[in-house]
Amino acid sequence: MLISLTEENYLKAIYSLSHLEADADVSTNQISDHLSIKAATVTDMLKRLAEKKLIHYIPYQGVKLSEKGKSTAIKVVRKHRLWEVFLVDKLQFKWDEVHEIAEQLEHINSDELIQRLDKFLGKPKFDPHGDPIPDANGQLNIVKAIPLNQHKTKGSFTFVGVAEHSKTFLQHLTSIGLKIGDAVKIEEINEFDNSFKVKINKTNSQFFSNKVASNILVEEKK
Amino acid sequence: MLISLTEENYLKAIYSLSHLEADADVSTNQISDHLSIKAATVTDMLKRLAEKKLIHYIPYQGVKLSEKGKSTAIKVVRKHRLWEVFLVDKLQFKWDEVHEIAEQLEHINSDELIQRLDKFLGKPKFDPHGDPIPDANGQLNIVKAIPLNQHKTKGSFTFVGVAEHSKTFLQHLTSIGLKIGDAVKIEEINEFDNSFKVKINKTNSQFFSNKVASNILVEEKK
DNA sequence: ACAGGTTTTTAGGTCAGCCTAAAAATTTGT
DNA sequence: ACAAATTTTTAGGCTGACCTAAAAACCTGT
Ligand SMILES: [Mn+2]
Ligand SMILES: [Mn+2]
Ligand SMILES: [Mn+2]
Ligand SMILES: [Mn+2]
Repeated sequence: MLISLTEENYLKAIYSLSHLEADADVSTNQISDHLSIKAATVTDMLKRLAEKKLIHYIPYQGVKLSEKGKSTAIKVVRKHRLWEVFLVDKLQFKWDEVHEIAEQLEHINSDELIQRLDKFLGKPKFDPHGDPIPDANGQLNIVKAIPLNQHKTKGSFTFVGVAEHSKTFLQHLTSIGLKIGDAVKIEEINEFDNSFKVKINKTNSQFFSNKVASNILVEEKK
Repeated sequence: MLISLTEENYLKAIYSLSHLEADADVSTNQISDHLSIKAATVTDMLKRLAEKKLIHYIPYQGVKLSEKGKSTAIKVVRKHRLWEVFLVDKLQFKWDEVHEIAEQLEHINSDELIQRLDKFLGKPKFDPHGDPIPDANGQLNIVKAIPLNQHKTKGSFTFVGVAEHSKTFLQHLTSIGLKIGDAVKIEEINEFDNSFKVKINKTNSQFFSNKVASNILVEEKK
């Protein structure tokens, strides 16, 4: 059975929305907002995806991926993230430049291609934004990273990913000089505005607004 | 102005068909055959392409690319051939495996991507089948190669390309052991069936049927 | 010059994927 | 509990890209 580019995008949207709240159904409006497509159109598509057994759809109640839909969505995510690694590692793109191109490349259809690309890149486990890359069987590491601003005490962490993927935010981090893998130490938490004073890689100290800190995912340093 | 994937394929078809006979208009039926799309549908599309000023179309008389149409077609060809080089050189695909994947990749839209891919590959001048790769300005080397079977006397040549790109023909050449760049020496031309006895790389001799020889493009050895 | 064959266009239809407007179902607040 | 607000679906339309069948234009041979 062939799945169109458009259908792949719906499945991917449902997949990522389904992780916002654990195990909750995804609503028509959520998909509509996420894809910037009118709700009436989404209803249309949900009927077609249900027809193809890619989702479980109950009118007025929302939608869940079927096993087939889930594995299709994960394959698209795998392709997206592998291509992002290619663009950054091999073609020297910056991490804020690759998403739009990967949105196109993720729909290229060839198992052989992906298998070889994966090998060429050294079977990477994470993409340039710290997001885990599903393996060929669709398994992916669950990242247990926590937004920096959820830490309420001083401590040392590693910057492992971003919660927000917008170009402007990524560029902001670049201008701050913060890269994936950097050491991040909370030196002060400001009561007044919940901003953070943070030392990066044991050298320079910076102030992060709470909003910035909320989009910086860190792990306990080991 | 945005050009759809389908439109790109029509422009590419017109581009390659327009080289069969120098400067002749391309007919509706030629396009129809080439793309395996019914003539009535082709007429439809020609009207739309003419509307967009991508072709010059005179009903009942055929079609020529406009400057804009031509440069669009050449860009697609450039992308196709660069991706084929990537697949063979970097991902170790065989030359008979890459065409279908490149048919998809050629529609990825990003000037920056192509510029970087070109650089990454070392600005190659030819694709894995010996076809010239247009440069960023759309200039391409005219290959003055001649089918082997058009030579009527013994002589030494270099194998520079194929006239036929089918998987089976490419695999046949691989099994013969003939690769782009190989030295090819005509040792005998058989009067009876116009087959050729050919020495490859000064080592092993082979018989080529006239049909095979007609699809092997060679240049005078220098 | 014109009949017969070929090529091309026109006419009318389908399907996917989008839309707006209106109706129906559900949820929320008092 | 029920009116108001919100969400979702239905109804009807449009466009791009395909199709078949039929008409029109063009070409060819005598
Ligand atoms: Mn991305
Ligand atoms: Mn990413
Ligand atoms: Mn090709
Ligand atoms: Mn090629």
